[in-house]
This record gives sequence, structure tokens and C-alpha cells, in this order.
Amino acid sequence: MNELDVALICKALGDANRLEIVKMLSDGEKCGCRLLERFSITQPTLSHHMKTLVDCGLVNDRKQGKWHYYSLNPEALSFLRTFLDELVCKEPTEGKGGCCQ
Amino acid sequence: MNELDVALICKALGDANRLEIVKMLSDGEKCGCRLLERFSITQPTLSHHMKTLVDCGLVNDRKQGKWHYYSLNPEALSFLRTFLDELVCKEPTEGKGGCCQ
DNA sequence: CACATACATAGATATTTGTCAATATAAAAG
DNA sequence: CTTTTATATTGACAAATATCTATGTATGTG
Repeated sequence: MNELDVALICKALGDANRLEIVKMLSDGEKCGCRLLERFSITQPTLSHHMKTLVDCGLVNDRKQGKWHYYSLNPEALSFLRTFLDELVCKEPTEGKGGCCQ
Repeated sequence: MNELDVALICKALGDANRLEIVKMLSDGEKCGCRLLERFSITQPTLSHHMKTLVDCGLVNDRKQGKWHYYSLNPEALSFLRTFLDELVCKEPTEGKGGCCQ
């Protein structure tokens, strides 16, 4: 896995289908064919989305036989969570008197 | 503010410039002109990005005089954080024997 | 009022993205 | 070896997106 990147991960989560895939994976590891059943997209489209999710590090891909088992990568989730935690507004500067005071 | 939507928020965070804007706002409320100084984009482009960030609920917009003061919306951040927490893999089903067992 | 500053809107454009159909690859089954 | 199943790749295309220039609007200033 490459280095985790907040923007890439968020971009991956910014698609309704991929978000749904991630939700399904939160219930446990699943293979592609099973994921495909739940969507009204074609197999190549799912394959494309899975590549996006794997490439950004959000999803792990375990190959066994002819199946690919996908699962969430906890490291990526905690990485994103840490980023959010760091976003807490430390000291809001109430700019009441002028520009950016 | 409309209802918070994970995909919309993530899509907003999935752009390098907007992510940088959000990081800047984590340091406290700032006006548009100040944000603009830090980027090599034009003012209309910044305006467009701010609209994206405000529309998804991630950023608040407080108008005072001719300035717009932008700040992070803590509710949106905790909303996203809650979503991430719910993604914790509850019971990984090790599918060692076949498809999705 | 005329001008400057901060921001928004409109229109254009190049790039990215989500999607599909067609095809290829890989592995298991018969 | 042939067929089936699971997944990937390729090429095409429409829609969305990021960006710009030009212009409009709103607010404050001289």
C-alpha cells in the first residue's frame, strides 16, 4: 500500500456507490461477486470502483482462487479519523472588528 | 443548512485546494480575501470552492460588511467522525472456504 | 458621486469521472 | 481441453468538475 492521503481517501468516499460498498464491507469481508449483486452497475464498473478504493488504501484485497475478498483497512479509517480530530478548531478568532482579526 | 450527507462532505474534502482551505480554517475563522492570498487560484475559483464547502455543511459563512468569514462547522466534523466510527468492522467473516462464507 | 474592495455569477474550456459494451485473463469444474 | 465463473482491461462517451476571463453586485471610502 502506498502512503495514505486524506484527499484521495475522501475522493474515494465521495461517490454514492463506493460509499455504499464501504458500508457493506463494514459488516465484514466480502467478495466482488457478492458486492455486485447489491448494485445496479455492471461488473467492469464495480471493478473500477474497487480499484479506486484499494488504490487509496481504504480497502484491502485478498485474492483466493478466482475470488477477490475485499475488506476495510482499519489503518486508513483511523488515519482519516485522526485527521478529523486534528481539524478541531483550536482557537476561533472572532473577527468582529475588521478583516481576519 | 441542509441535511448533512457523508458523500457530499467527502467529495468536498476530496480536492487538494479545498482540503487545504479546511486545514486553514481549523486554525480559526478567516475571510475569503485572506484565504485567497495562500493559493494560486483566482478569486472566482475560490468562490466556487467556498460554495462547495458551505453547501455541504462543512463550512459556515458569516457575512459582515463586505467580508465573508468562513469557519468550520463542528457538527459536520462530528457527523463525519460518527460515520467513520460506525464503519468499524464488527465481525470480519474470514471466508477461507469459499465465496463470502 | 466616483472609486476601490470583497465576493458572486455567467460563460467557456480542458480535464476528470462514472458508466457501459466488448474483450481479455485467470482459475476452477466437467 | 472446453466451459464456466470471477475479475480486469480497453475504448468510447456523456456528465461532472476545476479553472479561467469577463462582468455584476454589494459595501465601504474619499
